[in-house]
Amino acid sequence: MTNIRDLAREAEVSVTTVSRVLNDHPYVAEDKRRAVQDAITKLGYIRNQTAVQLSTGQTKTIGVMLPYVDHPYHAAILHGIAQCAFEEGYRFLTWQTNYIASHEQTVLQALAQREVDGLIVVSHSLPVDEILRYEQYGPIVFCEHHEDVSSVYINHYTAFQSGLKTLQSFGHTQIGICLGRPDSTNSRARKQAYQDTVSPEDTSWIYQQALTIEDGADIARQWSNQSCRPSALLTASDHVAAGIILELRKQGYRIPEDLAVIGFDGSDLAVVLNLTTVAVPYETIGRQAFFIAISDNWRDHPQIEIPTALLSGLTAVKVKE
Amino acid sequence: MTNIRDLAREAEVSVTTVSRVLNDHPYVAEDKRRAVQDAITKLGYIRNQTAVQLSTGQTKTIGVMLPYVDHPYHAAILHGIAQCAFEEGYRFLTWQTNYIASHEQTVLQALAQREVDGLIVVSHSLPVDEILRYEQYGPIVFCEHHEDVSSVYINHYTAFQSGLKTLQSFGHTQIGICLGRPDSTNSRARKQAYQDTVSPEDTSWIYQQALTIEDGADIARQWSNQSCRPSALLTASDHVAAGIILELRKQGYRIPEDLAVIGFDGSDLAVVLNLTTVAVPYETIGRQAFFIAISDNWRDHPQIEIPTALLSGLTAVKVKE
DNA sequence: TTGTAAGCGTTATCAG
DNA sequence: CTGATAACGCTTACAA
Repeated sequence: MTNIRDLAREAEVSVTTVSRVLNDHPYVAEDKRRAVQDAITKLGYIRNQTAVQLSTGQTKTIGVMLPYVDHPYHAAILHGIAQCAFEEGYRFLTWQTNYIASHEQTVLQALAQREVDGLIVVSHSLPVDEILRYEQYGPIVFCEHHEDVSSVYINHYTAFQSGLKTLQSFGHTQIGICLGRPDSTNSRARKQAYQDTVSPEDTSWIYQQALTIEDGADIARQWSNQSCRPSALLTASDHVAAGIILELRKQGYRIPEDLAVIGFDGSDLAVVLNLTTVAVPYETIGRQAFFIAISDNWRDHPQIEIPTALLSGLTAVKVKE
Repeated sequence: MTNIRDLAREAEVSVTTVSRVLNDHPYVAEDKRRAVQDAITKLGYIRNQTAVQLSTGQTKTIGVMLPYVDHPYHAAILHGIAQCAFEEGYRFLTWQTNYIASHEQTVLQALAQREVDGLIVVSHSLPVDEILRYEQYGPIVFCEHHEDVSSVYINHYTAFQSGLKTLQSFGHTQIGICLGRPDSTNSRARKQAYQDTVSPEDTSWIYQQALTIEDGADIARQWSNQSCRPSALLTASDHVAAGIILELRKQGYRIPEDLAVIGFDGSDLAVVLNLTTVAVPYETIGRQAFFIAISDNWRDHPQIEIPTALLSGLTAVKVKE
């Protein structure tokens, strides 16, 4: 492998000069510059990035911690990160954690080991303080809201509230919700919105552990077996909404007449099923998170709230008198 | 940042011994090993990966070139790669190219610059020989079939043929197809399967540039405006199938009575819409590609064909006599 | 404008 | 079993 010293010998200059040419530094005579460039093509030189990284102490790489790369909204965040990273000359390493704590530790370790300049935490199961202990090694940006932490997030409280109020404005009084992981920050905020906005007498209308299409189908069966059931449901995701709708239709129920359903995410599924849904600009979240991760004001713990929007579909309409 | 030399000083041994302890080498006396370990905890030492990489000449990282991280099937391949990479102690860098040639060049450059030990090309627009020129720098594994190239792929010819034969077995004689990027390897194989299997008189039943849900809707409109139209359609992806079905239902047509539709991919969309589809195990493709990329027999250009399976749904059924 | 030489933090060779 | 010491390939004071 030809290196910078071979180049120097070939071009009859010093390694410093070669390095200067390589990095477009000023103060290099035109003839020497050309000599170096000739040497580069003649010897087929290719710069070794690892050596650059060791020398500069920067990797120009940021790490991304997420549970599943193939979940639509995580992938959408990744998309935003990918766009900006490329534009800014950065690379990104992705770690899929499956929400396993030890896997998340590995990612934090990578930051400590200088494999990445910074970290974007899309979602996590480790306690926040434990993650923050690694902030001494570089910026850590969350895609969820936490106090005293760099984060780009949507307000799950107001987002859920907008869904609930929409259902109320349609005349619904018996409203239920689906929540994902029971003790996640997001679920807590959503539940709070539910309690504040709907103040339900019956807590059996909170369906937990709603993550997949299959979970949705389960919930639908649960619903149809209940003696006292809600007339409207704000779900945790479009996937869950899809599962509910499909199972209920299979059982002969009509949507939204028998049950009004609102999804969450604004995914492809919502388009296909004409779902009413709370649309989340995940790509924007990724973009903003990236820029915080590479900016030097990350120590101020900037917080950026990204607005959501209710997207009208056909699965939730006004109740007829 | 404390380094291996500080450790040596603290433990009163040589750097070599420290390195041996760090790498679990044999031939280290128990007392010295312990002394080093104590120094590590006392000084809060964390190994610098970049230095290891420079010294060993290995990055334990593989690169992934793909057009879009958030397209379901590419994400599924990524998922497979992510699983294996983690298990094997590897990391992976993802580059989203948007099929832009210059972006793809950047990725190849990264391989040449030793940023990654190997490359998995999920999909590309650059000519294969141009990509292969970089094989001198490390393994390049394709997720598409090409001659004399390491690859893990599905046989688009037989996969498409299975879809077409299914339609024929249902009594359809007027069959059309949708193709994605016109001059991709995959599209060519699919078109060939169409010509060999259906031998259509009318070539106006080949719908090009079918990639998204919206493209599907366009095709549906095109179809409904045709005087002579197919009774069945094998589409390029579940997304396209979804677009077609939704638009057609909106126009009052019935699926599969007015038009039988088969999707491709076996995605979530297929589940939601009860699509008949050609299911592709994308995750498996990712896993296998990864293992070729890190194995040392990649120079033999191993080729692995992954089988597909027809998944029955409700959008293509037997034509009534 | 140019060059010398000292890092960056490891690993690996080779002699003890 | 242990330790000097030379790589790995680049950047960057500092000096000229």
